[in-house]
Amino acid sequence: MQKAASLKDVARLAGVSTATVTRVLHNNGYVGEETRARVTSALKETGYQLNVVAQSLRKQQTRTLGHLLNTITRNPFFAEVALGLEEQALQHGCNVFIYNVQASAERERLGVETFIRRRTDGIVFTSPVDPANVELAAKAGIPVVQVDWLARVDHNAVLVDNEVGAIEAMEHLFALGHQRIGFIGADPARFRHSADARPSVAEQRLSAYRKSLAAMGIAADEALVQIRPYYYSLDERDAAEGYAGMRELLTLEQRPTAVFATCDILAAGALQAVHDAGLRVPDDISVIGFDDTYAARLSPPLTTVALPMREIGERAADLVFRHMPPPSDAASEPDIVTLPSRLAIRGSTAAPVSQ
Amino acid sequence: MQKAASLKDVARLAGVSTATVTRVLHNNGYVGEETRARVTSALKETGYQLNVVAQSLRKQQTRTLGHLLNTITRNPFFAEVALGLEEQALQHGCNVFIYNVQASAERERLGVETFIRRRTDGIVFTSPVDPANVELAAKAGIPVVQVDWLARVDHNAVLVDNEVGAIEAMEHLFALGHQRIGFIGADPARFRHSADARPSVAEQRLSAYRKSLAAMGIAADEALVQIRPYYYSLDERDAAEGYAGMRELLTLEQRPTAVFATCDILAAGALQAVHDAGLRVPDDISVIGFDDTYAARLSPPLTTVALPMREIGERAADLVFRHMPPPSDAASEPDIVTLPSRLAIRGSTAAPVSQ
DNA sequence: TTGTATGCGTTATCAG
DNA sequence: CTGATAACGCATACAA
Repeated sequence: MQKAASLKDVARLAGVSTATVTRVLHNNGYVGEETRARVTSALKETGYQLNVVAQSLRKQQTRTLGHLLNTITRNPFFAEVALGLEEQALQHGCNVFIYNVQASAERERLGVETFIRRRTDGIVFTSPVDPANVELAAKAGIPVVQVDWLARVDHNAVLVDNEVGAIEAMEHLFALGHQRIGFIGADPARFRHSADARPSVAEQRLSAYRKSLAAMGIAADEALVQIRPYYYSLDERDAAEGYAGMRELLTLEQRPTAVFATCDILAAGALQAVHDAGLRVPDDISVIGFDDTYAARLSPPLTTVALPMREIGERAADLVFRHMPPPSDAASEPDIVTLPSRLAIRGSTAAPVSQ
Repeated sequence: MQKAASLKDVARLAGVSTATVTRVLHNNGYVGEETRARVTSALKETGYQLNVVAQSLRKQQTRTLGHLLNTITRNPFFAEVALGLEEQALQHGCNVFIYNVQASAERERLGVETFIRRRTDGIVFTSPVDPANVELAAKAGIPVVQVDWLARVDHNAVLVDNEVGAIEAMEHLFALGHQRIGFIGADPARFRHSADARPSVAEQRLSAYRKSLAAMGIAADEALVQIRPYYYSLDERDAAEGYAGMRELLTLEQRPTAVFATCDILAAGALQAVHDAGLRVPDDISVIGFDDTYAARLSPPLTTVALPMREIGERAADLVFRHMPPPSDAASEPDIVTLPSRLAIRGSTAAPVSQ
């Protein structure tokens, strides 16, 4: 295959200047009827395809977004957000670069630098690892959006109120009659990075669990709280952690009648432990998850706190465009959007049986 | 934030020409000791970041790959391939554009055109929808790699021998003593596009099922074959199809002792149907899947034919680089790589109990 | 060892 | 209505 045709080639073939070709290409400016016809057929004949690289250089705008992801395979959450982001970017004529940072601040920095050099029109962090990298991108003059964790309070973000979601989950269990409720979740200590950052997802979900119990006047029992290394480890033993957590809970003399797992992946492992023990969910024990990723595919289908993942991605894209320099440079105040979660009640929760 | 510094800015600050700055930047050509120092500090002072857009235009090479995916959220398979591809691309200094085509030939064409205009150095189809689009990309002079389905036999591809994998699955069941084996899979008719294309994934898995049975001298029983609309529908009811298929099989007067589902998503649904029926896997019925996506997280953990998804993505990237014009334009013959699958035996298969 | 000049393919400005 | 031209930022060939 030959080198792609350029404007100049088309212009020569049509016997006009490149300026005229651009005019018919973008349909702006006056072009004579007959000239237009000649150009159009030359365009067709050469199979001309605009060189977006050259266009980007000239317009100082690449129509690209950079998406830094923890790891797209790690949790379907990331893939859903990525899809929502891409769909919305496409609406604005933008394409998106994917960069998996694997939970490493170093790789995240590399990703940001890559995007700066590529002059992406925006950078989305799903989710940020190191607040310094968010700042690095912002200092380069690139609109930035943080997803899921407000690492820097002075920049845009699309968040979910995990506390509200977790409280709804707990109240669902209370309403069914559960009092003795176990917890399986990630270690919040792993996510504390900066003084002014908001609490991490893990912190929010754990503290909501504790608050809910307290609000019901139920005494805290630390034996019921299984804090597990999770999520940001690289060996992908996430579900195994859910399994181990549930095993611990099942061996308690007085085992819980329900378990709140802070993510569907952990819940999936928990379900396996129940299965292995020869027990049934929800007959013997109820399980509730968070995120709504694997939930609907598990046995039994998992009751979970559903996150609007696709929408999160879409809103992130919207924020980028709202903060792009040219038109709306008035938007200097950060936008922080909080989206609601929704309790998806399925087959893994039921009233406790008296033992 | 100000406009990013250019070579010219750095040069001015250091009191040298832009050529010299390039030399220290890329560390090629002779530069005086003292000059280098001045340039280096000017680089630092300005916070210079190379403009890859300009570089791409000049070098006629963008160091980008375009990745057309069915839908990243549809099956973890796609996300794993995408990750492998990205990792390997990164090794070669390339970034990757993601484009979800949602199983639409029209969207796939749009994606190809987008990548042509962006002058990506390669295009990967995971998996191709319309062979014509593969050809479209190739005709533009862009190295092309097909993943999972050889839509055009005259272009590169990374494949898996689904027949071998499916036969291994069946033989595993035979070895356990199963004779009456059900099948839940996609409709192969949906994937026939061109005369010279190889059989689709769905076709391969179904025909291997039939051949295996025949080889064992077991009479075919069409009541055991559940062909389901699946995968390329857009309503994401994939797991529900597995559920429905298993329900049909369970209501047979003489139900199968084992079921071969051609993908973990269908298997997940099948597991739910068994659970709902108050039966247990593998005690009452064995289930085997394909892909190894959800498998390890299901209850019980699913025995499945594991695909080397990450490696598939890596190999796809390798093929792109092998076929990039500049150095290795000798590589005009298409490379067609076939990777082996591996049977992952877990807890969902066991010997049948005599009923 | 360093500088000058040209061109990659567009778009936009300014004449005509 | 149309054409010439400059500039976006970089890399390279050629001079010096």
